[in-house]
Amino acid sequence: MPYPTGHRGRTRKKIVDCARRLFNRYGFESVTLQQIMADAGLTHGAFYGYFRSKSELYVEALACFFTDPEWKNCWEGVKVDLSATDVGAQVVRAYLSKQHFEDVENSCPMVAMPTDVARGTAAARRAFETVFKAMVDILARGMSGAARTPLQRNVNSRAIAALCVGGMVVARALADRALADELRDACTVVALRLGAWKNRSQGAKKRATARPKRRT
Amino acid sequence: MPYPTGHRGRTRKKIVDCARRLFNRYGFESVTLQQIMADAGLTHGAFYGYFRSKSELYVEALACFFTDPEWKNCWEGVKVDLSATDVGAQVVRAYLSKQHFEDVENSCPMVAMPTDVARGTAAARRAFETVFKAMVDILARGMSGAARTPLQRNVNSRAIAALCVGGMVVARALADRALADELRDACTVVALRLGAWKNRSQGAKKRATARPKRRT
DNA sequence: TGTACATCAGTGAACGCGCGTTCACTGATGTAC
DNA sequence: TGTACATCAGTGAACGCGCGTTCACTGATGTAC
Repeated sequence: MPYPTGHRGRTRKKIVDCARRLFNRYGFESVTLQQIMADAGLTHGAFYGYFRSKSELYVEALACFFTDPEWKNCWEGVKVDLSATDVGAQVVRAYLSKQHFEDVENSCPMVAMPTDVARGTAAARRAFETVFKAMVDILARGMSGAARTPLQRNVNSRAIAALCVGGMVVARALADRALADELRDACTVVALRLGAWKNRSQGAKKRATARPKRRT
Repeated sequence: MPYPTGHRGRTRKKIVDCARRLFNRYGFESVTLQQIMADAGLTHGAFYGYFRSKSELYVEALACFFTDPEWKNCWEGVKVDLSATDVGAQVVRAYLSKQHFEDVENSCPMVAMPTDVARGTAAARRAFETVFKAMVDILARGMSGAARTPLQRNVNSRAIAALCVGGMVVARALADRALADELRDACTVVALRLGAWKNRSQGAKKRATARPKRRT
């Protein structure tokens, strides 16, 4: 057996990781296999030694977001403690944070690529669904006061997830950065209200009215 | 002056219209100019007699959704009366309707192409922003009881818009059609609650619990 | 009415380019002895 | 320890293809007389 044990696995993981970043930034169609492989430090010909097609790689890049345990620390300065009692509020704040907004490469795929997935293969939609369910589960687990019945908890956790995803998707597509920030703030406030979580700092509301000048 | 008056204008409109449908369905990258022109009944060479580039056409196709008065009737069986007092509730129900979900070609561009826009030109983002503001304005205008202050009306109308867009974007990317339907229902219920509009029929909630078998 | 004409909407071959994918080959590596 | 070897990760030229864009040309049309 030539090459050290785990060499192949590590290379494969590196390819998926580079692919995830590039797909997040440029979308499925615009990213080329050459770009991905060059990013991973290889030539394009090696690709088919690891994957059967571009869309097979896409599905893996999609799925690795919530399965890969690294995601919890990927937005700089934003930490989520899954065992905390206010995990729902933490997820909402992290999801709609400035850090997640700006860090396109490490973005949740539901924000960066939902329309690519909608147009894609059934396998891609299944991977997307897994990510969505994982998010809804975390939100539902962290829901206390507001949801008296299981049905209500279902309805609210799903709506909060849609609100988080929608807020970010729209914010990223707006021309005016200030409006995008206000939208994130509005979604945060409303999402926290829907989950019956306290709005800890009130920082969001303050920023919406008295906002300093921004560059660009 | 050869050719009847308005001939050129009608042809141009037809191209934009075909482009809008195709972009909605397949996204900016995957649609080719040949497809668009063939759909409009022309050969590809005629394109540059009307537009300077593919992305210029894209911006026009984006913008025409809310400026073109036809949009109000474009989802079969779904009508919105802009002068009604419950216009907000009507917009929410229409936006999250089964008809809008299925009619990808005539979809709101915020649902069909937000990530394309986020990756696109500044002009595309400005067009997207116009559509978003138009939707928020309609929602804010139709907001009565819930919003006591202008700030609160701002926050709520933006969050409702994000919830509508997010619910549809996510629903379209899910693998399980039944889950997609339940998500639309959940978002409808919560959006109506946020706008302090009555949930007219309760049909949505009923469908979420007692759902008939579906094909596919 | 019929004919010649100027206009310009639309045609279609051609351009350079880079894509996803294939495949015969190379050469770095761990193992055997 | 040193050498020969088998393995297989990785290389890079080549494939057919279709893209966005250009441009010299065609031919359908309304107008003038």
